Amino acid sequence: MRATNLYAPTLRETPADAEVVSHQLMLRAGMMRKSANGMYNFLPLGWRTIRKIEQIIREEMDAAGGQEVSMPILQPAEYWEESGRWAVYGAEMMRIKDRHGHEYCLGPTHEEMITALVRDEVRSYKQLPLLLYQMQDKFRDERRPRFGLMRSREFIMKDLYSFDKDEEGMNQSYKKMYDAYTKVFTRCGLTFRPVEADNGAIGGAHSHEFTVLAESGESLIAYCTKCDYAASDEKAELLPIPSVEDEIKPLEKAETPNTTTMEDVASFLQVPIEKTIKAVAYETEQGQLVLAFVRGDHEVNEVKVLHQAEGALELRMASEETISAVGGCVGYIGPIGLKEGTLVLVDATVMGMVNAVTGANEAGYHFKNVNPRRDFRNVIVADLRMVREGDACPYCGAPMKMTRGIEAGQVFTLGTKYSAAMHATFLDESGKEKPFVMGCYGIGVGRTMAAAIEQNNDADGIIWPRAIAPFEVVVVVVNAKNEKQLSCAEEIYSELRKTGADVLLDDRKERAGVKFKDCDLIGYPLRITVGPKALEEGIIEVKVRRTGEVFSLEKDNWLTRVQEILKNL
RNA sequence: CGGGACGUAGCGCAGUUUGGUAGCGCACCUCGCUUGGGACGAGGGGGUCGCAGGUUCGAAUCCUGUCGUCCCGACCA
Repeated sequence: MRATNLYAPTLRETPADAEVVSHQLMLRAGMMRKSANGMYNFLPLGWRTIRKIEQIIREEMDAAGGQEVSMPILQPAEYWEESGRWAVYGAEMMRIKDRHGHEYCLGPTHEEMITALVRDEVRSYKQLPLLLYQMQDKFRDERRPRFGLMRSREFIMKDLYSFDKDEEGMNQSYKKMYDAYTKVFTRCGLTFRPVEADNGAIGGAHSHEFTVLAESGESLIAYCTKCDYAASDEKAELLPIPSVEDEIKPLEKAETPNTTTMEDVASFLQVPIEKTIKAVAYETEQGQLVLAFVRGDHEVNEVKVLHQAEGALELRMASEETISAVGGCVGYIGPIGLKEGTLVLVDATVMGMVNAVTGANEAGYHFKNVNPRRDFRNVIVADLRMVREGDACPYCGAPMKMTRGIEAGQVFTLGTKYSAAMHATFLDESGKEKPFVMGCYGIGVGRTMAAAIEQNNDADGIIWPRAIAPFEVVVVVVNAKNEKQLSCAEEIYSELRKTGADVLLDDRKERAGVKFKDCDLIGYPLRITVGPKALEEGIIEVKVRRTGEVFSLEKDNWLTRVQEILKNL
């Protein structure tokens, strides 16, 4: 490809509405343009990178036994009604009606579609395992699309679905995908971590997120400084923190006027905040009250609370009426003296506390010397708190650290959630009808591209990992009006092409500085400069974008040397 | 959905307070000159000032509504 034929409109200035560096650089480097909120056009350079990432994914999916298919984006509501998600999915799903009034959605994911496809086709265990995938635009009407490709409303996703005859098979498929994902992100040149994750609304038992480490990421992960435990913040398991032993004192009611935060209470009663127990009141979508108690200085993990509230789909802050209905008092809620049958969840750390302070369910009063083991009745004890830096690893006890990242992929086991609901069955060895045991596995292609830029850039622009660069080599003619330079560059260009290298010839009649700036901005890993210097001295001048290293190569072996240098990028 | 900010040429911005008929830099087109890190000179094209009402002799500017965009939060496979 020649730059004179390439549509790559670079911008000298950063568009004002781009916040994160990947978004800014993709716009400036002429890789994409916004069409509307959360929707983007890919220009030739950007699309080349997208296709390279897709190809890497394709190769690894195929190597793991996957087969590529293509399903419609438009999905009939009936499938979603079978799975029960038509009602549950909410405003995030783009829904449309056809001229006859039939309802459809623009696929936010394809569990229903693929389950329907496979149930009509696969009858025997002999046809399993079956791993089908596609590359396709997905639609999610995000409340707040942002950060360019990191969170958009239409985005390209590789989604693979596994069908097995039993759990063991599913776990094998899961392992295959886990390994394939590791290969994909490694080949893309990314620094990432697979972390244990919550399955969320999609259901199932196990899940890992593949998190590309980046400060601009929206995900928070916790990882052990000693062993290899790593988990998303909402998933991270925590062991109860033992309390300091103390003589158990009798329960006492104390007047604590105008103290609605735990800090107020602790300073008023002159006890450390670690001696207090705070309440967070939620209610489910059906209006059922859920009270969660954690230590005063801890944060409640809503995902963990939701898991304890059986059958609930979502939580919101409880209304004052809901709280008073069970004998609670806003600002002074405590587990003691609530109406029988109230769902009271207590964090495991709280349960071990000694002589603590908690609300007395009466305005202006708290209990002192609360000893949960002695004083709490009918409570559910669970791990409810949110991880924070320095917490002990649940496996080896070493301190954990927190870091930010971009969730580029996620793998889930689904079990029979969809196959059972949609009656997708096969006959096993004994002729018995069984639901498929499924898994699903997604990679955000555009998000992977954005993550790569977040991780690889400097003040001059993008520094592409070679595997996903729009072109891996650029040959720059310093003065394209100089025939000698141009023909020398063309020769180098065609020699490189013969080796199968992915090369761009920058033959634009611009000043050298303009071309150099563009090359740095776009981020080609390797640049070959053809100018008077190189011509006179008879050398091939090569510059590495990432390190700035310059090589002066001899005419007789330059091609081999370029290939060597490329190999290490 | 709550809070905040902003919509003026492809991009970045000034002009709005105090109403008088739109400007700067970059980019673009032509010519000249220049060619190893975003040159220079001359000439030129491009904007119903987001949209719709209203006030006024007159609105980018004041008023009302509306749409869009961005940030923070909530939310999120």
